[in-house]
Amino acid sequence: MKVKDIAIGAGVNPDTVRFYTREGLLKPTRNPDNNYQHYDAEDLRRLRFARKARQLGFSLPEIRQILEQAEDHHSPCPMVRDVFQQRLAEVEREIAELQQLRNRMTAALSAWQDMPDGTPDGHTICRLIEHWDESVPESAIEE
Amino acid sequence: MKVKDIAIGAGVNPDTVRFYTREGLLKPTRNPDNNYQHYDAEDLRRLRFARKARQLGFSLPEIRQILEQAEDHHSPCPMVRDVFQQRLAEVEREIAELQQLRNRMTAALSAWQDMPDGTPDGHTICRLIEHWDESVPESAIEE
DNA sequence: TAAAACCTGTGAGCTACTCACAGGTCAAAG
DNA sequence: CTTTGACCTGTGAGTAGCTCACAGGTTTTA
Repeated sequence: MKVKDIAIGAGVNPDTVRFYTREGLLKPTRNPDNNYQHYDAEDLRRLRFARKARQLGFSLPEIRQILEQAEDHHSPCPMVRDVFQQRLAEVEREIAELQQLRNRMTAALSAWQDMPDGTPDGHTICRLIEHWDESVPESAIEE
Repeated sequence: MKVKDIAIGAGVNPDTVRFYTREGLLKPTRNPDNNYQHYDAEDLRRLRFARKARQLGFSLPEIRQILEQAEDHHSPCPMVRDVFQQRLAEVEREIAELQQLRNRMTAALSAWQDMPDGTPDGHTICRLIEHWDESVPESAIEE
């Protein structure tokens, strides 16, 4: 398989394949005749694995580590479980933060309905934003 | 005020102050004696405003635009309302995505409790991730 | 007076790609 | 058999919003 073939096989940009190769996640062999990279079924598996792991929030260094451990015939799975659980906690933190932000935003938007636009006078820049947090009732801030 | 003073006043890194200055969000004057930047109360207001706007998801170019319009004595607020509403929609999309991811992750974690670790054998790398989406029941995927 | 703490601008590093460029290779159409 | 178009190669830059490192100048403190 050449770059485009494996890229299509995993549904990614050929440049991503080249990038992953540079980063050491894929290890194609080389055709000495034309200097082209040659990827096999194992590379495709690794690439598909990498994309799934990326969806889960694993970083490229983490993925490379897992791939290397798998190569050394160690079992990477306990490590996966660990990173996975950490990542889950992070995702939940992100959700909570975004929900808080959304609440503040919707509250601010409704508060702004009653505020005039107000031309800046050299002292205030835009009342809508300068007072956005003060205009949000406490009750809306805590989820 | 020198860099460190305004940075402390807004609770940011001095390098961020320098960066915002380079980006044209702050316009300090210069002390010709020692070539130091001098920030005044207006700069501090602009910086605090910029940080609040950043929390709301405004980009630096957007913030600069608002600041410039305020300087020209135009009212930036209708523009703020627009960008704000777009940003709110984005935040809600992000929340939905993350919630979906969280559901898939928790479902996968509980499914993995019953799966052995499995040493890689040259065909599979880590069953936990390779089959993570297949192991998640449909019902868990749709919010 | 000497050391510590500040200031300056510039340039690189972070993430995970994506794209542009210049030049080499190959398959099929004319 | 040649040309055209689609592919391949590596390198370098761009993305956002900082953060940090560096080398050299200035001010404050002990």
